[in-house]
Amino acid sequence: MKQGNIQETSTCNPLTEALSRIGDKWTIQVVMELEADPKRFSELRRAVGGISQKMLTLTLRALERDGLVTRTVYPTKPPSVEYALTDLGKEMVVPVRALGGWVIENLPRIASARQRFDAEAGSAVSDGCR
Amino acid sequence: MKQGNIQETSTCNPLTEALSRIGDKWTIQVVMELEADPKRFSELRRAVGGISQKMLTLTLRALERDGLVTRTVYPTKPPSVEYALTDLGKEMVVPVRALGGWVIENLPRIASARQRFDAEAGSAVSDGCR
DNA sequence: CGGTATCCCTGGTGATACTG
DNA sequence: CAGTATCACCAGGGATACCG
Repeated sequence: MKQGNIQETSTCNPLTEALSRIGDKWTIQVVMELEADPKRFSELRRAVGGISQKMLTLTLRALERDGLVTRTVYPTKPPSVEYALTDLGKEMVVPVRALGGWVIENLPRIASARQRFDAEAGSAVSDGCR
Repeated sequence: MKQGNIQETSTCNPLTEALSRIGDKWTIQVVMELEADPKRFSELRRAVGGISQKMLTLTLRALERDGLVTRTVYPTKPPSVEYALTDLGKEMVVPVRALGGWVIENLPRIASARQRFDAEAGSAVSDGCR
């Protein structure tokens, strides 16, 4: 219950921490966009539909801090900033894609499992997808 | 050059959805415990330190709904319920482990990137570890 | 253009109590 | 033992306004 005692999950469980980051609302989408090719802030914002300026900034800062993304400022008259994946970032994309590929591939199986579950439970969760 | 772009944000982005699930606070830990071997509710609760009864239930229900975990009730005198990974669940563990392995392996690189970043920014984030 | 600062509200999570 | 139900909290994230 108290957080001081984090022996059970071997310290702070970096795996869970990393997956939380990767699994947050925007990180993956941003990374995927940057993998296609480097982009400026506004480009990124347009590419990732629905992200707020604040969240894009926060997401990019976190990625930069972890050494996954570089931030390059070009002191042009209207300042422009380019974001790009680092080598570390590109490497990380590999296992992420592997997992993503598995999910895509098995989406039908998951979907039918859900139908079965929802049918016999009568719940109308209906898969959020606004 | 786009290499087989998996998510294009077109539909509901199942990849992001799946990663959100996987990246949530408890799912991974529960799945890892179940991978070791099937467990009962209480065993699971003890194994995963710090999880509340409510969250364990919710996590297990979500996994069950997606066909990743089975729930078997034994009508013994004190009722006992056993949870186990399905084949689908076991398959999913493979790419998850791959990603997890990458993270563990590259933890030092990430850590040093953070030190560099925090040093030159003077920020005292100090890595949350609630 | 590329941010930072602020307000505010929702929903995810924990704590507690109750049931079969 | 294995849940369900209810409440209370506060961090995540959107909207908005301002800055270099």
